[in-house]
Amino acid sequence: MAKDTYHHGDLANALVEAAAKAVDAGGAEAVSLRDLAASLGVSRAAPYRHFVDRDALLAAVAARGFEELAGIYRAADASGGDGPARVRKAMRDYMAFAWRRPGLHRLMFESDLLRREPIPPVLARPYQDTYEALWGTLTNAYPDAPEAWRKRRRVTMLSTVVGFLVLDEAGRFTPEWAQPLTREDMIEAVIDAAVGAP
Amino acid sequence: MAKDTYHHGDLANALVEAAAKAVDAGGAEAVSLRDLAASLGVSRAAPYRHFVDRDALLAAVAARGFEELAGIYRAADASGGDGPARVRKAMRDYMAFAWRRPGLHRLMFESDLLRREPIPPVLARPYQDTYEALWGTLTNAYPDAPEAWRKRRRVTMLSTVVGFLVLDEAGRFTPEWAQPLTREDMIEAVIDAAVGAP
DNA sequence: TCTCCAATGTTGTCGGCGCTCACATTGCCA
DNA sequence: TGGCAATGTGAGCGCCGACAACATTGGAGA
Repeated sequence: MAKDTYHHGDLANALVEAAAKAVDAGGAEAVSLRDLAASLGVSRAAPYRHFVDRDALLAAVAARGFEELAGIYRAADASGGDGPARVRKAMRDYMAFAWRRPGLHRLMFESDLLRREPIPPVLARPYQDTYEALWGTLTNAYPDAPEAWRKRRRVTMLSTVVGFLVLDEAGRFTPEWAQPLTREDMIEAVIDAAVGAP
Repeated sequence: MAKDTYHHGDLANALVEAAAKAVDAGGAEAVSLRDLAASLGVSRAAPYRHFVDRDALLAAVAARGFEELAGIYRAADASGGDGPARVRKAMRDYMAFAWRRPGLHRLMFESDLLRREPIPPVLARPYQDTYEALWGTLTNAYPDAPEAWRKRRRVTMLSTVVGFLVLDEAGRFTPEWAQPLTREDMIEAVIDAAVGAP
């Protein structure tokens, strides 16, 4: 990855990819612009030509995460099964995504990025797409329910699953704490509680 | 707060209090040992006589948070009403605590502190007390339910409330997003989902 | 094809941070 | 009362994000 020309060619993308790797490896705190620049064979100041600051780079990483999650939700909606089964699949696949990329998930759901006013432009679209996809699945699953019911369900469903993931990532669900429940018992209970028991 | 003697007298406690204030004001990221030392009229190296590193100080702050939360749970369990009502009160009071001290809540539930091996000693007891208090309330509320049922309920209840708080603190529940639900509608829906609808 | 400028990258520097080490001071106990 | 362990100091290391002045270059327009 050494540099042989003065201009890198695609530094912006390379930075986002390298930052995403660092997030996967050690969480957002592990992202150092100096390290990234060095690993890409570029000077410390170069990243600032493409991102106004460190948070802007992290926002770009989070944006890719939301794009991926939106795809997961869309795929669940396009899968077979009845409506509620598709909602369950969406939640299960979301959980798998969070476990596959915990650092990215923390960045997406526990960082301040989305609390900024205004929301970073790169983030706005993917974020909106993500929740529109989920809303579509919910609407398809319960077409006859009143809108307010679906909105309540959306709040509680997301809360339950996100809370489970946050607590799990924080290491709260040790086997001793959960016993006699197995891990799969807990997951099942969470999905049931989130989507509604069958 | 100027220093008139060589020895401060109670620097350890003063540091925890000052750090707690900083956490309340700007979250755990806002805690700078140098700032704290300066504000207490003490040199930059002094804090290290009482806390091996920054995380140890934050752990002490979090420990006080868990002590406070344990008290909240105990108070709810000692309040009037039937069992389920006391569980609801515990969850409502927990939410109020999180909103009153969001920085502290984030430190307690979103930091890595409790994922360490071993758990920081100052933290172990208050953390354990907190969940024993909650478990007691749950046992009192549903004395005839099978233990596994209560354990499932504990997982889903905590997940739902914590998830709601995390998403709320991350600014996800804007009025436009929630409409036509009001904020109180959402809170009610979350409590119902967490504890079980009446 | 040449020229020039906007985009991109570099070097030097600043202030802030956590943390460590050698040294200074002092309360307290034997 | 003497001395030691606890506590506080000052200097300094390496890391970080960010900025400013300067260097290089690719490509659009003549």
